[in-house]
Amino acid sequence: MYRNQVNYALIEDASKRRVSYNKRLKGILKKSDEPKTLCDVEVATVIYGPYRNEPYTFPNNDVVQNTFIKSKELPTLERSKNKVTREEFTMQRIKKLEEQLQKVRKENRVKEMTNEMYEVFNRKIVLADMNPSDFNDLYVV
Amino acid sequence: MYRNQVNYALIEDASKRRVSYNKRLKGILKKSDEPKTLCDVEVATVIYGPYRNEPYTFPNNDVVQNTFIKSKELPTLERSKNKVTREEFTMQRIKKLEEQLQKVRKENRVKEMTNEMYEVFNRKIVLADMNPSDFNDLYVV
DNA sequence: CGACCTATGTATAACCC
DNA sequence: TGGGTTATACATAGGTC
Repeated sequence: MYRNQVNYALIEDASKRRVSYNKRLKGILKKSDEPKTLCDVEVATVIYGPYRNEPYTFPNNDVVQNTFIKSKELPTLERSKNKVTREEFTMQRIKKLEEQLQKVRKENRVKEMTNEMYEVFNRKIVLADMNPSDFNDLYVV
Repeated sequence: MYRNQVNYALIEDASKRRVSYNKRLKGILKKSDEPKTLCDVEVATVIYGPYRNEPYTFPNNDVVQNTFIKSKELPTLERSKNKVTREEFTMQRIKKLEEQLQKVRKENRVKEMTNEMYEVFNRKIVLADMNPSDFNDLYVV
């Protein structure tokens, strides 16, 4: 998503997709490992995709198993709460994206105005510096 | 871990530790969400630490849970089409926003470069138009 | 693949409000 | 607490070997 602009969409090239997956997974596992040391918070991860037969877990199965089973046993109300949380997360992401978009668009307008000012400014300089004889060199294009 | 070198160790200040946790969790969830779109790989996360009563999961993904636990009695089979449709809709919205953001940022950079070019250009004009006698008016500031 | 490189976008610690 | 800003380190796409 960096060197060149990359769509936030499925990477079409299967080879590149896999490379990206490998790199990103490494990054995610590293990031997910850090809170344990820094913040006294454990983060376990389950990965499930076409590159493995089964979902697999980090840092170990037990923790994740327990948690998932626990989650399974939660009464319906609790589960729907979880879903709400997930949706809230998504909605916040959307909100944030829209804010960023607005902000960048604003900056964009400012820069556009600056450019236009420069253009007008330069045109004026040119006109001010010219005298009628300069037009002798002009041809109709 | 950035502004200053930070120890890769428990953050002593409880307040800072929590702030760090909040920020990092947000980052981890975002990173973990991306492979789904980019690489067709699902990443689920389990977090458990002192800031919540129980471990909780993101994105609480039914498919992953189902496959992982391999239990037939998961009540999540009643996933309504409605919900899937809505999630897809939401994801498309996010995708679109991401694309727009990238596009506008790109335009932004172009305009910035244009501005800089103008600045350099104007400076050169000024210098080219000057002759040594002009420096007589300069004072040391 | 994986290891390494570079350029660039991203995450985040410290800060402020 | 939670939000925004800034400076800096990190993550990663693309490339090469």
